[in-house]
Amino acid sequence: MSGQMNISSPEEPHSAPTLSAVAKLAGVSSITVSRVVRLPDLVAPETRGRVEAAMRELGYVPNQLAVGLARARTRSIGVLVPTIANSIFADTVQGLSDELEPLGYAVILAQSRYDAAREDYMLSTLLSRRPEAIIMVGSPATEDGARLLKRAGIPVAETWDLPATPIDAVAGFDNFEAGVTVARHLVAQGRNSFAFIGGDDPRATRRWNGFNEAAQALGIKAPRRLVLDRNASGSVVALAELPGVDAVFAANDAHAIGFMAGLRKAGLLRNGPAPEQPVAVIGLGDLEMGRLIAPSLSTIRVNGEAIGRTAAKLILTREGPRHIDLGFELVHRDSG
Amino acid sequence: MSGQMNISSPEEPHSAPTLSAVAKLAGVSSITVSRVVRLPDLVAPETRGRVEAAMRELGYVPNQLAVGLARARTRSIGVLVPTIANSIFADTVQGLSDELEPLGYAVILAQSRYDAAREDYMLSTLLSRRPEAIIMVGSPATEDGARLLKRAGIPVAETWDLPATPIDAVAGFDNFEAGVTVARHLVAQGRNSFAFIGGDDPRATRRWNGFNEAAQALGIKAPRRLVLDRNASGSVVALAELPGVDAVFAANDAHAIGFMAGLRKAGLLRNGPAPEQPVAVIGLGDLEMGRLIAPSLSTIRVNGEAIGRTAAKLILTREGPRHIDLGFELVHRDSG
DNA sequence: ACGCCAAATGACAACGTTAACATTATCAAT
DNA sequence: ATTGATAATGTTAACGTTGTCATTTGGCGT
Repeated sequence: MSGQMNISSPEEPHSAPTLSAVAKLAGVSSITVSRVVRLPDLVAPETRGRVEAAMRELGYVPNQLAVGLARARTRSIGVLVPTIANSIFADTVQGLSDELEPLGYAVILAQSRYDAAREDYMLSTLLSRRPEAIIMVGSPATEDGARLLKRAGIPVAETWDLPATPIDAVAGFDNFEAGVTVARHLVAQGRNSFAFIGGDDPRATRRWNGFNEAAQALGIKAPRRLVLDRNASGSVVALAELPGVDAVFAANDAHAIGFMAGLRKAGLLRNGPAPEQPVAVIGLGDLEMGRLIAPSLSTIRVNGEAIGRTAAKLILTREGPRHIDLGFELVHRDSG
Repeated sequence: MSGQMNISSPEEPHSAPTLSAVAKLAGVSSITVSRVVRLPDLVAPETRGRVEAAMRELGYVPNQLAVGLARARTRSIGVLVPTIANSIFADTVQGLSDELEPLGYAVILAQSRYDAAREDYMLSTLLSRRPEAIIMVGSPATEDGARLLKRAGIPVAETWDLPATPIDAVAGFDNFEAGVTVARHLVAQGRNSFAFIGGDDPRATRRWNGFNEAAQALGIKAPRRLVLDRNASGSVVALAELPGVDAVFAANDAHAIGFMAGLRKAGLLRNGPAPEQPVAVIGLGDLEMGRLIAPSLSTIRVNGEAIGRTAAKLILTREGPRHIDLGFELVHRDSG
């Protein structure tokens, strides 16, 4: 406008108005403005009116950094997921965020991309923001990461799994048992040549272990495990790589559906119910899409959103049980 | 392990160690510790070693709140999406976050849930954290929201659309034109009774407008518009509601696939190429799943991740073009 | 032996807010 | 009239960093 020097930005070089800017305009001290924001009842209606007018006029937005410093409460929570571009984790983030945002908490989101080094880096980045709690999918991949979390002295929720030695709270399900359940189911259906497809992250591996051990305990010959590249777009696995297999457990629904596309191309997919399928396919996650395709996808249903909500509730209180097994459920549809 | 006084181990309410705690332990002043973190070259190697040891011993993690206050740079950016549990937006968040995290920025995530009031609330929550920029899907729903952003005086990127009067930067595509493209395509295929299904948020509405106007301009009788409840799980729309329709444009792939499930149930889905379909279906977004199902889904391909990356780049610089049209592409597959 | 410069370190006041007291005005009860 | 309670407001010192000056060393040229 007039005496502006060099900082030329779209609107004005106005750095955000402060408490005392509002105070000056309203002719009160800054603490009074602070009170109008936090404890309006302590301020005389007439004064309050003046202050509120000043706040509106200046477009005052409190600086949460300063608040956080002064009160040692940041009203933020750190969330670490392998990747957000994966419906199941996205559901979890939505769940926890729906629980937390109305309470005034900010969600600071970080992705590890299934990389241990990046996970540790993200963990300390997160911690440097002094969140009041951390919610993560899975458990820290390294000892360093775990130590970081323990020393932080804040509530920590590990999700999507049931770690043997949890840091603090847990909201998950038994991935090993999920594998066992699938193996038993397939055996009960009379299948006898198994394969597992999916990533090799800790949780997928736990599913594989359960699947593998249970299958063998039931007298099935050792299942094959096909580790899929994470960005193997489409993950359309040729059955060529799995000769003779008549039942496949996929680490998640996306892989399962990709695999079914491969089967379809090979003419190995029927529209009828499970017994007609040359190759049974079971997924995990219960994506909505699995219900909609034909043949509909049998899957281990896991409620990602509930995991998120539960984790949020766990970090909000120190009381009650800290380890919650949300369980899973085998949903038997047409694919196997 | 000997002379520890009160800081007892793992679980105590020990507030995080500060610069001066480290300083005391290393026998230097706190400013020196600060320099070891930020400007290690200014510190004598011997001193630096001592300080680094002290930092490790205490598990020092800098307090970014204090840093942010002192330097007026928070190294954080606010991200506002309607919902994260929607693959296309999740891709965008992943894209921008992959671009920003390596640079040390934290992503503060907020969801509006397509609710104008909640959007405004989230916007000011976000702003109160003093992010260095805001990236949002779409544009502020209210005047208040827009004003808030303008007054904040930070870079703002609006995405997934091309607003007529952008606040600052834009990374999106023309939703109206997408609707037009679909209408033209369907007419070219000889279809003549159109319907649109999807939400009634601004972007979906823009798609509808383009679709509707282009269809009518091409001599097609006024298309029907079916507004779907957002949480209409499955969104399996009975064709019963759309008698006589032979072509449907869905506001996104999820709706399209849900609708196709309805068609399948009604026996109106063929496995062959588009001309054989009794009802053509076109989606938007190009979910991977659309490629995998049978019949494969024709769709308007939009690169959500690229939108995120582009938005991130835009807010990182003041130079170069501020309005980027990432475009879209009609992918013709078997569904229509 | 002297002054000088660079390297290494430190003191102190911000940054915007809140907690913990401190002060003033108002007014009813003696 | 004085007291004391209550309501309304203000002062000051944190919170954990960093920017901007000091200040202290030690080495070097002459």
